[in-house]
Amino acid sequence: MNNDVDDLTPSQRQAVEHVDGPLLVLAGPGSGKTRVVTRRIAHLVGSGVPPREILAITFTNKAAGEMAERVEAVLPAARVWVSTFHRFCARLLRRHAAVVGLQSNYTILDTGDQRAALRRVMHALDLDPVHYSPNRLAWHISTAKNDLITAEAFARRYADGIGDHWQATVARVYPAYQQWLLDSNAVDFDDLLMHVAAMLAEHEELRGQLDERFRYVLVDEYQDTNSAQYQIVRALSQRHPNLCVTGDPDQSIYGWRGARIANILRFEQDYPAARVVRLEDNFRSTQAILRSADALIAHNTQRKAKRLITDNAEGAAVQLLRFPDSHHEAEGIARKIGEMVESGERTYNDVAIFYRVNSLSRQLKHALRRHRVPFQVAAGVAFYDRAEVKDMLGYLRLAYNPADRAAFLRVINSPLRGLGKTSQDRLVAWAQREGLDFIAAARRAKEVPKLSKRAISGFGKFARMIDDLSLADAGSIENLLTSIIERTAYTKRWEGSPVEKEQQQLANVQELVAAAKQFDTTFGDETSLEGFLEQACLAGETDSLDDSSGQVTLMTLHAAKGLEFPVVVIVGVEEGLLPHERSLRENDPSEIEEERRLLFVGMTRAQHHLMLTETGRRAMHGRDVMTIRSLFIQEIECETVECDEDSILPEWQQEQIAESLSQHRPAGEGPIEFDRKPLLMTAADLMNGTKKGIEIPQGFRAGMLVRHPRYGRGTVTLTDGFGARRTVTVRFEESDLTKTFHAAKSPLQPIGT
DNA sequence: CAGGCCGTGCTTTTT
DNA sequence: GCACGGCCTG
Repeated sequence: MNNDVDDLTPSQRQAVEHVDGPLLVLAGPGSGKTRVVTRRIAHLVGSGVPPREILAITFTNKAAGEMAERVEAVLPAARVWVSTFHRFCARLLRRHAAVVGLQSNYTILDTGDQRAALRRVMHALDLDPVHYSPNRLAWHISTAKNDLITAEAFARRYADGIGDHWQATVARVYPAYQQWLLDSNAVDFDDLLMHVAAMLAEHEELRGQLDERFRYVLVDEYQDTNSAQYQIVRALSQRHPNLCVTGDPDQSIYGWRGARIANILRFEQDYPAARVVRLEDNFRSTQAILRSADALIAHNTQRKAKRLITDNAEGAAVQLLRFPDSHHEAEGIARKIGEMVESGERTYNDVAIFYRVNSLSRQLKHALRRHRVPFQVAAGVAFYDRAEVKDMLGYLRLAYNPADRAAFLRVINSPLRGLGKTSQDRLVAWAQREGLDFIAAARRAKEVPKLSKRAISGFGKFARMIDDLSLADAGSIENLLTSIIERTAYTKRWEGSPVEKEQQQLANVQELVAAAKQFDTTFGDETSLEGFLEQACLAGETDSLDDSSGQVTLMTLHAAKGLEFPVVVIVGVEEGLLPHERSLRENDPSEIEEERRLLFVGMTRAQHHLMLTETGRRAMHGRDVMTIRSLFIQEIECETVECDEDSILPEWQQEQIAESLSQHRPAGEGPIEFDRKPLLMTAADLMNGTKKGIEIPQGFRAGMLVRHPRYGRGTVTLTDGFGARRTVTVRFEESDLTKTFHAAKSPLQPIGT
């Protein structure tokens, strides 16, 4: 056990050695916060605190995983509970489900299920989803839950048409949606927190027990806690307020999803006995970068005075690169990165590009591809978000919790069983009337009015299958999953298919089976469907970022929090983008402060070299507009560099090349294959080019090899007509089909020979 | 039941 | 200007 504190700064040491009583650690960027937290846990245990009395809470699975790993390294085999808020709440709720009216085998709905459920509920309330977008309603409900406003409270507050029509609508939908969840014995993500907060608030004895059980509570990224999380933490720290929170108000960037920066700002009022430790020494960035970031954040009022100090070198000045437009910007950045790497000064790994909105990444990706710069994008569809994986989980959920309506509706006709919308609606309506869950209704399908013979037998078979699966629950998860795949013949439609997408889907299903097997192995006799589902439902995006893959990393500013890179480029630092136009519209200074923090977070990711970019004009909402200089640019210290590159290809040509390259290889998936000849352009591109009166080197002609996204490779056998009426006839290799297309509209792509 | 067409609206994202 | 969702038709 490492209790040696010689390698710590005086303030780090203060935090590490603090044992009893509330502690606020204000940790600036790059100040070694995670290290301090883990070392403090080690110190607690070293001072005689039983590990099981320690609870460390983070926001993300990634953070929890890292912390657990580091605690394990210092304290092998210590049973410290390191968990995310949601997972912690899921466990508590599992144990005390009855307190909030659930059964312990409740299931967790993801956002997709949640939206589907909302649609159903709205349909039942005769609400038009075009006028009232389910997404927006979901957002309102989520906001209410984060603020611990229950459905009843909401309905009461906006009863009798008080409030605007949105509030009035939410007042109808929210309670109905909660009833749907309760009938499904299910919760959504926000419920996990809200139910636990309510449970702790209303059951003093239980709260007392848990307060006693978790005597030492640590909360990371405290500036990101919402009201529900705040209440939960408080409830666990009354009799034993050995609460240690770490965070940085200057890095609070999630106000829009309910985070309350006030929680950290008022910590000392909440706990007057609190000790406050500031970690101000920065081990990451150069002085030039820190000075600039510090100057920026100093313009905020919602903060705690805190400096950024470093012993690092002065380093290069922060640069503001000015480009005429976004094409030059993307091109200039790609070229610059290429040069840095070619000169041996940097590797691709060293570089990250941040942007305020995802849409800005498109041109960047194209430019990077053109310059043969390998890159990865931090985004992408999470593994557990893929339809086939969610279907598999749907079966598992149904086996575990037969009341789960969202799961039922998800898988009832997948794979296709001829149980379409009409049959489903009839069954659902009858189930509601009879007060049955959907599986029970399916079991008794012959009693449902107007159901076809086929539907009755289909529902019956489905119900029997789920019943069997529920009984089979005792075995391993892997076996259960395999038998689901067998009994449903789920993957049959894809087996041996030449379509790449279907092969991928097949692979995803197999990957889930592998994950189940892994889970079984890890937990041995302790393996449980409950545990596996919890892991799957609460797992976010799989760690798709690889810091050793030799690629430039692209991500939003939000995603950049907690990371660091030698070279950082932040693009589009312009009024309307950063600060974002929506933060300006309400003229609410606190929203602009959050935008400023966002830039601050981005800037402080840089270790050696920081560049911001700005353009003269940029397409916004499809319109080309003159750019206005960002408010923030005048607040920082930087050196302006005019980047007027005239040697780059004209815009239209770049676009076409980029388009075809992106067809060739979907963004962010795997390494770029350089040696394969890129596709030139699509037929539509060729025609559009012609229309613009620009000479195209080659149109379609007989004998040309082409690719169609649906039919695959083929050869042009015939061409006819001119201009918009030009047609191309292609014979496809795979299917031996011959098809004729309007050249201007077809997605045909010539393949470089 | 898929595919095409039209209308809309448009940060940020975890769990 | 583009992407997505809903609706309609072959």
